[in-house]
Amino acid sequence: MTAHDGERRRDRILTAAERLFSEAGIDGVSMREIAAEAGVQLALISYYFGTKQELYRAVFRRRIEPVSEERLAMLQRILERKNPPPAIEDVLDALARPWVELRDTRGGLLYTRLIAREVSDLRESKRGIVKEMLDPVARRFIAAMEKVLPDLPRSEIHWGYHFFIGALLLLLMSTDRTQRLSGPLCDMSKSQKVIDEIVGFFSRALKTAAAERRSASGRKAKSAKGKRR
Amino acid sequence: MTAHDGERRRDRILTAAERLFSEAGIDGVSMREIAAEAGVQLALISYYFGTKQELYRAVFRRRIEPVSEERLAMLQRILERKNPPPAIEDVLDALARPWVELRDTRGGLLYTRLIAREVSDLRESKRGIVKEMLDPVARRFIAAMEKVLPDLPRSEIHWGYHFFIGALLLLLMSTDRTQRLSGPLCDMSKSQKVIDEIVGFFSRALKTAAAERRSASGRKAKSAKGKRR
DNA sequence: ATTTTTATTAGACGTCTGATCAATTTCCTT
DNA sequence: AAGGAAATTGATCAGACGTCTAATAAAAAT
Repeated sequence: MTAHDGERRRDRILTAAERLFSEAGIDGVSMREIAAEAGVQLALISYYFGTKQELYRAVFRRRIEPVSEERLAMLQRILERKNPPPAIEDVLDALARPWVELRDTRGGLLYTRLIAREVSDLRESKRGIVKEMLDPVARRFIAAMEKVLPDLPRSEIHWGYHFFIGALLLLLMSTDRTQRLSGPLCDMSKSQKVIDEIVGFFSRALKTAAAERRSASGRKAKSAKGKRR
Repeated sequence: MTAHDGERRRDRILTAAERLFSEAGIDGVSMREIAAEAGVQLALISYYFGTKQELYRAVFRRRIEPVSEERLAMLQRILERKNPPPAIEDVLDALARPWVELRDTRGGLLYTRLIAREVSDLRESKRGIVKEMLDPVARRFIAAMEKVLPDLPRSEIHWGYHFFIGALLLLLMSTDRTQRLSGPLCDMSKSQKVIDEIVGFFSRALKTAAAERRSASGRKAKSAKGKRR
């Protein structure tokens, strides 16, 4: 085959690996299966990526950077906005949307499953993919949450972040079960709906908690202007 | 070795398999590794469990039933209680506690990781472990949530359930990352604390939503004590 | 036009895989 | 104490595994 489409072949390998890894994990897929799926000779994978582990990392690298950049860009736009001032739902939206919407496009769903699988893997820390590629973005978002919810203790912000990510991950990775248990009650078909539900739920929860804190400390100090809600 | 500890050997195999499967998944572990970890001859695994898949299922079966029974017993005790009447935090507590506390005891942590891994596996539906062993309990709990929060639309109950399970799973399976990102702000060492945080967060969120519904529908229809779904 | 570099192929390597066998030991029942 | 069932062993099977190497084909550089 011509080498003119060389870049295409390298990409085809990544796409095939992404599909298969997301279904069965790094150990559930053989290099030969990947080669076959990509319509490529086995040795070509080693030529481009070296070992299987390195191929695995390359699959992540291709997708993480665009999503992270979009998330951070959205976040910065929000934080710089003057009116209306940035709110928690905007921050959570910037966290969820680039990811959830990736689901709709090119094999994005596969990639979200891949991430979910990686996070749940005990050997993850050995590979360090999450730590290297995802943690920096996470810290930025947590900081933003602290900024837009100054009344809420930092520990509650952090808990909320982890709960939110957990909910998001489960939703993205096990849509089957959600459908099985909830059927028409939870419509997962439209990304927009899913984002609205999860962002709405968590920002309501966090805002309520912040309001309670505010009124509690207001009560403690003399000028209790009322226990909101 | 004496066959007197025959049942012990069968159990040793299960324990070893549980440890290794939870770390590396069904494909990341070989029968030989399991045999070595259990201090047992390779063929003995096939003797007791047949194929590798069947061993995998047996690992789940051993743990799921006790936890499910405890959950359902707690749930029933709660629902039958007259005063104070059952509240959402009791239901969520019954959902989380038997699982989180399992973490402290015998290799329970490993098992929770195993479940998390299984839920995130696309081939899960083929094996059907989650569907067969976990879904029935899930339905009971969703029904209970609907019962103690009659004002909340069913769809919001379902979303809340999935969010809760997602948060719980992530917390149980990736404690490393939680510590890495939040350090002392999220103390994962005491199970009691973790349960309190997650149960508190979600029951506050759901109760607030229900209260808003109540006042909203109270506003819409005048004295309507609620269009119960 | 010739050399150098980059892509791509075909094949084989030693090792490990899950499964199965007959043979042997241990246990339980009588 | 004998006999049958259950437990355990060591060995072996064909095949799949990831990786490597040498050879070829195409492209780029000179």
